[in-house]
Amino acid sequence: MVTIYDVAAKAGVGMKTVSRVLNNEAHVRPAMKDRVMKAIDELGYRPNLAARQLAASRSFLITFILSDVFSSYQTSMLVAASTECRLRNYHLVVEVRDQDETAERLVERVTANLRPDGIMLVPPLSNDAAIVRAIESKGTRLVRVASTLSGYGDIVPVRDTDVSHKMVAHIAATGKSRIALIAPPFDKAAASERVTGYRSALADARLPYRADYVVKGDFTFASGKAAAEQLLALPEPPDAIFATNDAMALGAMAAARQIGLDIPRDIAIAGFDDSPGSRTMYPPLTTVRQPIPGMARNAISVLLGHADALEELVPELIIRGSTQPGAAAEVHGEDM
Amino acid sequence: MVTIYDVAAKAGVGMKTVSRVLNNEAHVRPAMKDRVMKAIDELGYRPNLAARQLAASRSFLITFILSDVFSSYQTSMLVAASTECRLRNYHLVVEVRDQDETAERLVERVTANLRPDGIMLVPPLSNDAAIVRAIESKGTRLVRVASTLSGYGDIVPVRDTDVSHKMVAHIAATGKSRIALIAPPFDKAAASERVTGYRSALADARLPYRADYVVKGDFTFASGKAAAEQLLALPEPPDAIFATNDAMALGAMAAARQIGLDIPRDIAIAGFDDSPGSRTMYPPLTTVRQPIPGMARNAISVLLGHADALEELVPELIIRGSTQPGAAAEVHGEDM
DNA sequence: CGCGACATTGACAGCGCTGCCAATTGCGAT
DNA sequence: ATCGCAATTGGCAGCGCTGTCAATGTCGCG
Repeated sequence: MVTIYDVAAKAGVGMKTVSRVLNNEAHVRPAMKDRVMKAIDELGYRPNLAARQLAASRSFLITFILSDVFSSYQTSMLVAASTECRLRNYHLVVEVRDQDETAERLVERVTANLRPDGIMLVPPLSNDAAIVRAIESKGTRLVRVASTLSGYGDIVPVRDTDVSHKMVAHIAATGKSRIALIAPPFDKAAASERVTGYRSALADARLPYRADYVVKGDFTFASGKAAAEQLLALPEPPDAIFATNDAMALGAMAAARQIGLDIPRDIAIAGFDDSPGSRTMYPPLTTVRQPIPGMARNAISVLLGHADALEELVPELIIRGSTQPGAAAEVHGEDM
Repeated sequence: MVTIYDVAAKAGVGMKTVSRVLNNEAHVRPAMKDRVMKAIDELGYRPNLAARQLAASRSFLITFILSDVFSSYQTSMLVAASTECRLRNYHLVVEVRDQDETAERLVERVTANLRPDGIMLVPPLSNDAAIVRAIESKGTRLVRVASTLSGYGDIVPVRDTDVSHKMVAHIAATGKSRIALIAPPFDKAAASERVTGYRSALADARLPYRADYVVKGDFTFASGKAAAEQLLALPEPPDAIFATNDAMALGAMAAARQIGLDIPRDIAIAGFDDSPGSRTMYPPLTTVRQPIPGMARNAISVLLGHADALEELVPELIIRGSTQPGAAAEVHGEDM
């Protein structure tokens, strides 16, 4: 294996100078830098991470903690964050929270083993106070993509109010007037923004807010199905359902289909997240696409202190066949 | 940060003895071992990975390369493999192949950075000859969960013939007689086993094999939809479709639904993989569940040389509403 | 009871790199 | 041209651990 000494010898410079070039430090004349670069190139030299970690007592690692590998929201973040890390000569490592693992044990495991320089958390873990506290107690740097703005760590805020408003406005514009909501559980603060947007859009469209049109779910398919069944059993059932995530929207679709309703004619259904499953339905699901890659890039930038040039982030309405008959045709199914 | 010296001092032993205990080496008297353990415990000592890596010139890392974070097949493997690694005091790190990244570049990146002691590959990457060759040229150990048995690396075989046979037999048993197949592309050897099972089951059920009932797909939703459209346009359309993965099965469902067919009355549809999406349909999809956690555990065992006690693996038919009307009721929707 | 063989323990030199500090160099201002 | 200061470069120790080898103990056996 070629080491930093080999490079130094080949370039005819001191070993320390090579180190400077590697770390992009100041005080290296361009000519020297080029010579070193050339030697690195010709030798195919790759610095030994373990040695750097040991000497610099930092790991060049960011840990991304995932609560659910099947969540497209989380995995999309992961991919974008990983790419961003690589650009900055860092490495993203992934840890998955075991079901029934306590916050303390999780954080202990994650910080004690690879000793990351920072941790990145996304919903729902980013809103979990116990985990955030545990990380704080370890003193590890943290960035959270979250709607809970208080607590330890830097924050990349998630703001759903506007887009939620737009979605409900879109549904109203298709001629529906009895728009129900499958809301998130109260303790998920994240989602309350989605509720706020729903209410304000109803007001704007001069539609009444009806308490019986709001049913809570817990972000699972099953809860969405149950909620929709409850809504559809109402004396005056809704003619549209806005679910605050895609899994629940799919549950609602299943419930509607089961009693023979046509989507979107009898009932329009919309979700939130633009999960892969939302495209592989018939009809495909109208949903909200968050600027996930940008959020992830921003999070890594914040964590690594390159806080300049953060991206502007704008969520997007994805209108498909579940709310608008014509839209179905334009959708191309992609991978699951 | 507490080091190995602190532990040695506290236990009143030589530093090297602590090292022996940590590495579970022979030649340590039980009494001594206990004393060291106690000191480790009291001090909350955690060995410094970077230092171990540097000194031992191995990384205690296994890299799992993912081609698609949305593939439940791959992510399920990942979780199981990660757990197994942890049990053996190893760490699983995840790398995602960028789209349009060459095999060489991918392997270079993966081996040069974290320098894993081994790499684990699952389909479809495990059947990619270029990647396997690139890994071989780096000399990194490799284990593949694959149906391609030749080439570099240890293999954990995937055998789909039997379960594919069972699936077709099941469909035939429900009274369907015109069973079509959405096959994998020819170059995916993995799937030819699924085709073999299909043909032998037809023979057993004394049903004719019809070439026009076999259409190729490429494992995507879109290709499944297109294939089903082609099948359903036949003069004598099939009354059942067995798709060789779930994404294509969902595509087929969408196609059938679009022309107003009832599933499973007019047409039964079955998939392969038991993806999360297969449960969040109405009706839920009959599919095949592979013993993924066991396969992943076996792979890690092989890689780490604990080849004793490999698990016996048996795939399972998951019968749901898309082939059997009654079955729909028993299905509980889970997370997406 | 004594000797050799083996089990047990410890000392010490690095692994490849970065941080600190000293040596050298370059350059503008006298 | 000369001096002073800052920019550049290099040397060296050591990060925390494992591998090697030497120094002890320990035990069986004659």
